[in-house]
Amino acid sequence: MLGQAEDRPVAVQIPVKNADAVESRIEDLCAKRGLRMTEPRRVIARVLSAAEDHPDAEALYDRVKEVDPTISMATIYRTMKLFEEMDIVSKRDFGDGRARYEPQSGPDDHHHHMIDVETGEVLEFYNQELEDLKKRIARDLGFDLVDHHLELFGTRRKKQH
Amino acid sequence: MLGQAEDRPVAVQIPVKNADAVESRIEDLCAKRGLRMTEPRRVIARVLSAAEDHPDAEALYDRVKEVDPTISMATIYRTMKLFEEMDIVSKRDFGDGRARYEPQSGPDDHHHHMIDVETGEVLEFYNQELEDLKKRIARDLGFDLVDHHLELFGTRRKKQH
DNA sequence: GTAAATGCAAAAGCTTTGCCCCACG
DNA sequence: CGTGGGGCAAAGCTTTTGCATTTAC
Repeated sequence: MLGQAEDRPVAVQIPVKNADAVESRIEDLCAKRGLRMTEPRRVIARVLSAAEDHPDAEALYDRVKEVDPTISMATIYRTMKLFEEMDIVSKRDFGDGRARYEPQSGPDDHHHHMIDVETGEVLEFYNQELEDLKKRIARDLGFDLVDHHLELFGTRRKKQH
Repeated sequence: MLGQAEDRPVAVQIPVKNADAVESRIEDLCAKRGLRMTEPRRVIARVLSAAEDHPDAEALYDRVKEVDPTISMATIYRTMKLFEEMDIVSKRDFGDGRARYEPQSGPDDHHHHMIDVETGEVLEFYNQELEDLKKRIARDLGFDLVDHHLELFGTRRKKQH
């Protein structure tokens, strides 16, 4: 009833949550780097793969605990450090004293963040002009760019000038 | 006895270091904003005015103690917070878990930092193109820019391509 | 004289680590 | 089965705070 499956295909396929997917992008990466795949790492990898925001250690801990309550905070930190070294996640600092983590899409995934100082909301953006300019600035200073962080802090514009 | 006080008033003409200057740029600023000028604030202001690097709280504490050993770490932090709110210094984060402080030259002094990941050396730079681009990006995202941080991490280029 | 600033020490985050047990490969 | 990984709790660091005392204006 109510039309054929093709009418709303997405809803018909089982709505599994990403975190429960048998195989997550980050699990794949772990395998590729030959990391020993333990239960905590699997869970953390899935939670990270499913994350669409910029969770801090505690947020990760909370999400991970929902899947497996025996996993400890120490493991969150140890795993984040490991994943960082493996270029699986990148650590960010939005100026509130805690580290945030996000999956690293690729070696040259250099998006940045616009942070609403009133609400704490974080928007991601990418701008090719900015990428080029940064490389040029570094080169002019005599450096090869290894990494860079840009965070913009602002307030939503209520009226245009 | 032992000669009159006037004979060695201030040890004659001492080649005072910047930090001992009677009037420092930051002291001026404090006065302008009507801050109550206490001895610790005066000392901290002078140390900051004389700083040509990016000291963290402990480095400031050490320098301040040389002038007045009774000043406490709590006062360093409290004063940095105050100066930050007054736009007298800006707080920076070079990714090592401690805040760095530096005098703010002006309301639109938005230089940035190029950090040598091998030596920890920090170069400052300013680039108008970058300033314009950032404002434009923020506007395109619907924001008014309040603040922004950019840090470039790199290694010194040994050979040009 | 009064409100604000400071020193001291304790507390509060966030993150790391030692130690011993457990599980992956 | 041996070695790396994980849980737990304690320690480490940087920064903040409560309280009594001192200081600037």
